[in-house]
Amino acid sequence: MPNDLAPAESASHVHPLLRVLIVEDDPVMQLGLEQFLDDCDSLEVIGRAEDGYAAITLALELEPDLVVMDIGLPQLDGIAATQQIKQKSPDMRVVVLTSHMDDVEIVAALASGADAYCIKGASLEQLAVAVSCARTGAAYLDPQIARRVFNHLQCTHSSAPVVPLSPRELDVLKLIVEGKSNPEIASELFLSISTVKTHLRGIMNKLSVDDRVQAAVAALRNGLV
Amino acid sequence: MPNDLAPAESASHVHPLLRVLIVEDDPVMQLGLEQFLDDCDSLEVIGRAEDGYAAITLALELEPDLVVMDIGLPQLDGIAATQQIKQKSPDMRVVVLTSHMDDVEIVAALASGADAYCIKGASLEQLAVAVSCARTGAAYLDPQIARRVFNHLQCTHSSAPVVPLSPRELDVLKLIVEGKSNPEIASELFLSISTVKTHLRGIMNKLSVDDRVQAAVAALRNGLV
DNA sequence: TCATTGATTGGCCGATCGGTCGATTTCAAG
DNA sequence: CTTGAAATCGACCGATCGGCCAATCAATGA
Repeated sequence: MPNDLAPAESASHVHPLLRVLIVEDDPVMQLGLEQFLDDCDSLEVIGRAEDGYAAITLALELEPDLVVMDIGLPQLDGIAATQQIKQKSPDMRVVVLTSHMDDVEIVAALASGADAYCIKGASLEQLAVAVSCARTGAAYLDPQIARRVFNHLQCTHSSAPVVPLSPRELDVLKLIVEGKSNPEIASELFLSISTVKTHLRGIMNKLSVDDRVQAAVAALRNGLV
Repeated sequence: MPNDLAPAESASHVHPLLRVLIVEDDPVMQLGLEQFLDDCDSLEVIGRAEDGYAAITLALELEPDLVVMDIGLPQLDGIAATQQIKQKSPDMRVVVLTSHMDDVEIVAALASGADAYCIKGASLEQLAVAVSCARTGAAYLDPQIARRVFNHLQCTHSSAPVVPLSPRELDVLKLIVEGKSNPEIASELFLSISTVKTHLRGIMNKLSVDDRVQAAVAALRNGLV
């Protein structure tokens, strides 16, 4: 029986109830959330907040295991609230629930420490799955945004140097990206300015660019740094 | 509706059985996976593959709803296989299951189109949750890597312009990032070179940098482009 | 109304840059 | 041993850059 391979935590029955704090300014939405979450037999709603400041206060006071956080909140928005909560209680999980789908807001939310990102209007089943993920520390991203988030990742993706720069050229390139001038690079690498220029020429040739600015941009975009 | 958070069962009544293809070169691991997955009453294992090429062939032939994909495969690795499968069948879900935790590999896997990323050695319950996420198109990231992935996001993170550049300055900055020289920028924006230089000075002041290279780098790093 | 801000332009000058020649040394591979 | 790539240096020159000065005009808001 393969299910015995599953270590310690064999799901919701072993754990005590997951204590949940709901942060939502819309009364109707808040009621609906509470109804749904309270119906789940593995968790209990222990508090509600209508704005960001109340959320932080309540989170520190009640110490819930998980916070369901709206983003569009009066006074202090959900992203800032998440940031502060996560800073003070890193192990407290935060499920962000919002109707906004801007890339910037999504990224900001995830960078602020949110564990899951759900879209309002999606099925309640998905919210339940998101909570399941978050409770273990795993990340959940709504189907509508998952691809978009991962596309934002490609900027870092590299590892396979498209252009084979020599080690020394890489040294120079790094300093160029740091904004150093040729004389500065020369003194930092204990080279003459002429040598730096030679390497720079090699870099620009291999990268097929015309100046150091494009070289720096190419270096960043291709993750050569 | 039943609000059981245990994900493996939650969808079983509404959806037909989820047809799963297992790709794993280790025979023991493959057997264990099949045992566990087949035990879940909401899905059935319809095929197995031991290498990347077989995975692609079988995926196109059997048209499973979901593929559980190992990364370390002989001949063609799981990332390349995922990429090809996703290219031909975008709606086919892929759960990546591996023991590697390099950032580059994780990012590569997600960029290749994987819907979920699980770490071998984690509980089977987590795999079940990952499958639940992936089946709806949502993303799942193992707790051990979730934070790391989102930290990679910060490169793009901006939204709240740390530095408020004027619209015109942004125009100039964009062209600088494209490697344009001042004269080129001037003619492209129908400005005089002097104006471009003025804006550039403003940009460099606001970004607290000393030259156009650092301005370009700052623009990329802060996502002002 | 007056002040501020942003966009616009001009000139001057020294420093730096990028291109184009050249050169030597070392080290590893053929 | 010879070839080649990489790294190291030099000189020249025109173009560009960046800092500093000052100015006009429109729109926005106090």
